[in-house]
Amino acid sequence: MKKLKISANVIRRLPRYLQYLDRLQDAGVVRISSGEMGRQMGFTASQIRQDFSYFGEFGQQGYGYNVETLRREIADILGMSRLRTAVMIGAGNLGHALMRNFHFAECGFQLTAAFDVDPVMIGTAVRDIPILSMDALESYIAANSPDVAILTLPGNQVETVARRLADCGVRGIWNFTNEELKSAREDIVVENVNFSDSLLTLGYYLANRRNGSEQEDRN
Amino acid sequence: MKKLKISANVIRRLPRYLQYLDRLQDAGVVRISSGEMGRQMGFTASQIRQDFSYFGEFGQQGYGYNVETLRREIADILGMSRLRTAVMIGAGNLGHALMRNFHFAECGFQLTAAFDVDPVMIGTAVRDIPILSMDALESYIAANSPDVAILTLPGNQVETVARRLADCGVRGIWNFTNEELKSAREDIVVENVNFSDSLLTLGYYLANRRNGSEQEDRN
DNA sequence: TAGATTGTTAATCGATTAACAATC
DNA sequence: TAGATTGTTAATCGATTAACAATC
Repeated sequence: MKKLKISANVIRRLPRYLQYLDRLQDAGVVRISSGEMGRQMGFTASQIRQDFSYFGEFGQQGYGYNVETLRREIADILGMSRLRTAVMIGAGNLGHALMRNFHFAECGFQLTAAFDVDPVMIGTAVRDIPILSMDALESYIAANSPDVAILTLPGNQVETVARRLADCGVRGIWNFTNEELKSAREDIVVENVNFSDSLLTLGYYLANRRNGSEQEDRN
Repeated sequence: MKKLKISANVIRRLPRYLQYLDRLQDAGVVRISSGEMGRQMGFTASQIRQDFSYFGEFGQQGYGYNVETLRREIADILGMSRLRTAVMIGAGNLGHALMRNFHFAECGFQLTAAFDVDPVMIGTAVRDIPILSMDALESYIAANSPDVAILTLPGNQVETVARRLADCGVRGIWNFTNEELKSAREDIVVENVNFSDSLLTLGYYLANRRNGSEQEDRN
């Protein structure tokens, strides 16, 4: 059970382990070995055991892992045991899509409010999430101290908004604008969902299709 | 100028190079060195030159790179010189968000149609993109052979739809459902945009904040 | 020409995989 | 007990960085 210096590669596999274990649990599976997990997920058993070992000893020799325990441990590592709250900045189409369809609770978050500048929207609510005026941003955050802000607003306003959020103590930003967001102070965690990068990458593989039988996981 | 076996790490940096060069070009910058690029983008100069060298020799000793030329080369590598077409499966909130706000053309794609099962939507259009019935999917694809399909539909229908798409010859899938999509035949390129994975990752870093001064790029 | 910067080869660093003793 | 499978250490593989000759 070490600490510190766990690579981003490892961290990005954790959500996949979690979701895989969710499915096992739903299917009523009680125990799983790293070998079987590897086979099903397309990882090596070594990698799976190595990954887990950064965080603790969750298995048992000769038996494997208890699905429910392992799932809970990983959920815990991902911070899901505490409930964290989020606010959304920008309640346009993308914001609405997330409010209506995304299961925040399954990731351990509660979305408590959205903010927008459009007077038509302000005062309404989507799925119990009130849409408030951007003018109320600072006072709301001061009163409710949400953990993260979700940026679903037009890209040109990002820098300004990010600074406002940092100034009033938001700890994390989930950034859906296709903008860099370097301005964020370094004590803020930023996670980018960059549609452009993603589509451009797809475009590359489309144009440069591996023509041999080789294919598989480009991660 | 080698070929084949270019790692996914390299490929995923290409969109970032492209967008950085776009900005330089907009700013009227004519030449750039790998050193200056590295400083601004947070990469080493070595890495940048190494990355480019997989695809060709775009620079000139003692001078650096011509911004416009380099930009065009990278756009080319990403397949942007050909126009490719896309269809959208599922025209709900997320689909609408993409239709209204995402600049497909800037990634070298044209979105030509969306499909949905909702009779209220069928026959309407969003930004000139017609919304057609899912029943017309096969005939439309046969007639127009779009390169990629964008999956913005509820997750439970993904497997079936993916198979239909594969069967009528779609070459790539941009998958916005938080589902695995293993079913896709291996000759199809899949790019996942997984909101859950992304938020769970943010949740990890929030819970396990590096408390030393160390921070920076977790990529 | 002298200075700058490339493309590429070699060195280093880090991540994945294999091996195996410990043990349930 | 014998068989299975862990956690971990060592070996391998791959990606990043450094160094440098080539040359604009």
